[in-house]
Amino acid sequence: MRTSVKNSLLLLSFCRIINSLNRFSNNESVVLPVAVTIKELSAACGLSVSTVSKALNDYPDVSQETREFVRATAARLGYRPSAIARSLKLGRTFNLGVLYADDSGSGLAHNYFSPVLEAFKSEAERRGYDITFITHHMGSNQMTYLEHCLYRNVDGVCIVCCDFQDPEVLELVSGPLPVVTIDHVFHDHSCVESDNRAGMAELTQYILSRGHRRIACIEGSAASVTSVRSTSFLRTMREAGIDVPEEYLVQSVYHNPAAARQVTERLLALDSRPTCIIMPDDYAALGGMESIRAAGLRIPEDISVAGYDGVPLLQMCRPRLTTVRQDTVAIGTAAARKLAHLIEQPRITFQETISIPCQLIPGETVGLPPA
Amino acid sequence: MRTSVKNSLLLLSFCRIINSLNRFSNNESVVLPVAVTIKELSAACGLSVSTVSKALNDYPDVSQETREFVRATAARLGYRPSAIARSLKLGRTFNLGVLYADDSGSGLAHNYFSPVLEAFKSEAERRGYDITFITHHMGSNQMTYLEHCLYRNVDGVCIVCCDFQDPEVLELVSGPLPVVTIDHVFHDHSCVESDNRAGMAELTQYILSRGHRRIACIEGSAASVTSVRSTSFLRTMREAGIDVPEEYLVQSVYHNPAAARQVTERLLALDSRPTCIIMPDDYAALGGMESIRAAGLRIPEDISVAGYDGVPLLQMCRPRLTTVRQDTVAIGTAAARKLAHLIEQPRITFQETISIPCQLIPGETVGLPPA
DNA sequence: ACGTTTTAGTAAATCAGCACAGTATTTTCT
DNA sequence: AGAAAATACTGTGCTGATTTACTAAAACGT
Repeated sequence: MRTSVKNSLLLLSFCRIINSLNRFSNNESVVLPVAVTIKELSAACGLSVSTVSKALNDYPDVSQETREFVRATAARLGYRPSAIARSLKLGRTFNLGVLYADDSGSGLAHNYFSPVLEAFKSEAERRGYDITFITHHMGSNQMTYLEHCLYRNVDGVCIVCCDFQDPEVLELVSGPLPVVTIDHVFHDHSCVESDNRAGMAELTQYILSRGHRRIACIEGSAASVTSVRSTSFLRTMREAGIDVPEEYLVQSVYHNPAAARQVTERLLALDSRPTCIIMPDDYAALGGMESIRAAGLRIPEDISVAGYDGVPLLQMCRPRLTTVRQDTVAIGTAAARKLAHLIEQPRITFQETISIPCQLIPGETVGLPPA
Repeated sequence: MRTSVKNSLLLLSFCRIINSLNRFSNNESVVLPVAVTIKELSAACGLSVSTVSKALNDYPDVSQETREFVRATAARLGYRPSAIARSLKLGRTFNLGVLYADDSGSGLAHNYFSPVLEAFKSEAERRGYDITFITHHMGSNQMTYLEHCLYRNVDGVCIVCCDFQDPEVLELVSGPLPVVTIDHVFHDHSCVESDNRAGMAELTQYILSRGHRRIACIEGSAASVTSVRSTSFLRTMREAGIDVPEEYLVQSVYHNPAAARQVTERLLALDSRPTCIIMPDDYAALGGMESIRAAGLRIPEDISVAGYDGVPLLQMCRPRLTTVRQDTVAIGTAAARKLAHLIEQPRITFQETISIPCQLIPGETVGLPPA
């Protein structure tokens, strides 16, 4: 070892000379960032490839001296292990799949999910994972979500914002990969969601406290197994001793202003019109408010409106929407953390549903009921 | 060949039996989606690995018969080539890096860039590429943008929405990878951008046509080499024979309502207050409008405001912002297409700046100047 | 001084594919 | 009929890492 270190130190200074020659030959002062392989590094160190690999990966059977020397040389040459080669051997890619199929078509521009995703991505990166979006139309050949995941060898998947009834999603969930879902609970799988029960209860109570009694609620996803929000709304109303006429609880679609617009029109046409309407979400609320304005009604003087999500952008518009803020950062972060745990400690990590508190934002769109 | 096909047909039916046995042994009716390797496939076909590979990759020297047989068997076994192993040999990953470092902190939730990115992603996927976000804080160890790209072996990079003066960005641009930028031109590199000159000219002319003469313009990026928008604004004003006082052209930051708010306050405090303010972008306009409202002024009766970008969400708010819509879909799509060309036909693809037309949206925030 | 343990390193196998060179076998041409 | 050419397939090597099994040398105890 001692001699080989000496040799490599010799080689090292030789390299320096070559390097400085290069600097003069092409007129750039930076070393060309061509990828250095472990083989070149081992040659530069005067050690075998295996030893270099061990030194870099903290194996116990290399001397401290060698370890440091290898590390230093690696740093000097700008060596970065090829993620590809490493993945091939390790069977891990340090890539997380993100299934983000948005039926409403907003994709990455989705008001609620894109900040969630941003937080997920940040936390994933902090833990050394890159993310890969999962689709089923890669190039010319179709593949299912699961096939895409296996093709790219992602270490785990986060399922966000999609049709949870889709057979392809079910296939993915029952597949071999660790899965975390957001806003939907699958049996025996981990999930992160807002505490929608509490959130909706708080919102409803707030609206009640302003004196409203005729409150309508437009439900987002009809198909959703857990329409916790409307359940919570109904329960809170019942507890307040108010019964909700059947026509006050209507079905619509999440994140779809046009749909909300239609449904709102129907609500406005009712004989006993509600004094307040709870929209499926902030974005949909915009559609609802449009139809209210179109009917010549003022918000909140003639009718009150509440949203859900707490889209920051809308908090800067007038009138400021009364809504429930979902903690997108906490949701995304928790999902990434959970998924990393499921991947890294599959034995000791248990499946759970993580509930993130949300917060009422009393804006300007819920006022007193008209006299 | 003929015999080997016969053999493999025999083997095939044998496999079917095994398979059906499996179906009975574990009580699931689907075949476990464990990744099938080319080796297993070759065994199932009774052919060598090379032949199978050739059959799948459309090499000329396999018979039509064999090709179809291999394809069919592959489909039956659910074989998918491992992207990892293929990348290792080919030196290509079919992954595109996306550098999306947003100083304003909105990340994926950015109002203008996230739809651009969505379009980029869609087009990339259509062409068989996945995308990988490039950062410099992967896990515990820092790396530069270029290092991250080399580590993940992306085939090319799209640079969006970042500080184009950052030395790391410059390193990436001068690196060995094909690069396409959005909204910033580097010499000898391809770029996609809105035709901001025409867009801003149209906006300015529109404002002039409403009778405004005292028009202020808040510039987005001070550092930007090509502050085309403000140049175009000034030129249009000059052509209309109006000279713009120095204090009407002010610096701020893109996508930052708070900054716009401050700057707007200063504009409002001027002795000869402008009758119309052009904001850096729609989102910043929200901040500007806030400070206008805080000053007790009405929009557009007392003062007019224009944005830039055409964020769809804001078009659903009242008052509807007068703005210039950037064609995010065309921009993202063009960028992906260009990058794919640069990767796939490096010789015959030339570097160019692609200019996408944008469109004036006459909203409600630019009215007549107060009398 | 001898055998045993520990330490520090190396060679070779492996991952899953692709590409090149090579080899039978058949077909074509003169 | 014999040489040349086309066809259809196989074997080997290589991509860049990790890991297992193995070996040489040093340290140690008796």
